[in-house]
Amino acid sequence: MSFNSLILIWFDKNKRNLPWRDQFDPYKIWLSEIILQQTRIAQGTGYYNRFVENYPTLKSLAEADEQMILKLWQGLGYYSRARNLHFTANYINSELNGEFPSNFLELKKLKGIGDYTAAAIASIAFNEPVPAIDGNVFRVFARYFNIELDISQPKTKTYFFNLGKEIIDQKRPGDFNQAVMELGATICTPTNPDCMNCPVNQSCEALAKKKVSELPIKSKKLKVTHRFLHFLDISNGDQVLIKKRTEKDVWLNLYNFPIIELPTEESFPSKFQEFNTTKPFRLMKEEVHLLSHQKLHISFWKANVDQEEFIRLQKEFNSEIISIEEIHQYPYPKPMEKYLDSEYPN
DNA sequence: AAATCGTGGTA
DNA sequence: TTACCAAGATT
Repeated sequence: MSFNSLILIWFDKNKRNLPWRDQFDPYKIWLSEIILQQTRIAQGTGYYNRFVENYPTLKSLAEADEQMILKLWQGLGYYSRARNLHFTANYINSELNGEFPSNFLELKKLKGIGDYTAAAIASIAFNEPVPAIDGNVFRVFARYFNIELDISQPKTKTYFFNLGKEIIDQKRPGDFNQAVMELGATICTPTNPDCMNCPVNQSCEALAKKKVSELPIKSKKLKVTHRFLHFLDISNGDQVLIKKRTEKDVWLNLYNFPIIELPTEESFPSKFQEFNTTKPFRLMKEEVHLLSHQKLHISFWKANVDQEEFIRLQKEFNSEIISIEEIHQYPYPKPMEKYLDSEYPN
């Protein structure tokens, strides 16, 4: 039997029951695909359910404030996905008369939708036979066909896309794409793949040549830069200073305390003593927060200052004055969320 | 083409 | 502990 038939039969019997399956609303398919970019199903499912509950239609999402969407996205990471999700909802709602684009090429024009997501939506929601090439598919194809190309090179994706176009099931393209991904996620895993229970183990080239553990080949590893950030929890009575991140940097459009960033670990506290003439800042917490490409060394410092100084610091940091009661309304990156949960519980 | 953009689970 | 990487997109 063909790869095609075997994997679809396996999928029909073994597919997981997930909340975005067995319905074909392109809005919900899109929403699920954006949430699942670079994100495990276990982590994304709760977010998907909350988004569907809060924004059941594209129109409702389009009419929401970006800040509300970022708040609901808080903790999921890669926040450009949330910003683009909102932008595209607005675009479809106002420029495309609320009608979701229904083919691969039109979908790809939308902000936040690239090759993979356009193919996933086109195949699942509109039955178009275009292959969705994600990390799972790279791994399954590389092993099954013994492909030794470097998957970190962009042109390799074109090779896999063309291969996928040739073998994708013409009658059930959406199920085919999902079947390959499901196989990669549950059987053909990066380490310790369960080849014994693989539906295509009779014809897998890597298995026959005992090369499963060597494939796929991925060359580049990214380098991590260190940053030293000092978060200043400055309060006056029940008021606190927070600042929206508007620079081209991580966590764009999220909020945090006023920050002093220093070039090294050592050169630290003397720097900001000058900001405070009444009381010293107390060190509340130190932690290392890992991003995919940065290692953030974060310190939280707290000071309760008088009114005059509060205003001065508010201007100094170009920050906003808010009351502690409303502090949890704003979207925050993970380190801020954790700090606020412990110091300002609600 | 290579860098940038989060967070959490796993070995 | 470090390294990898997960239903990737953008610049």
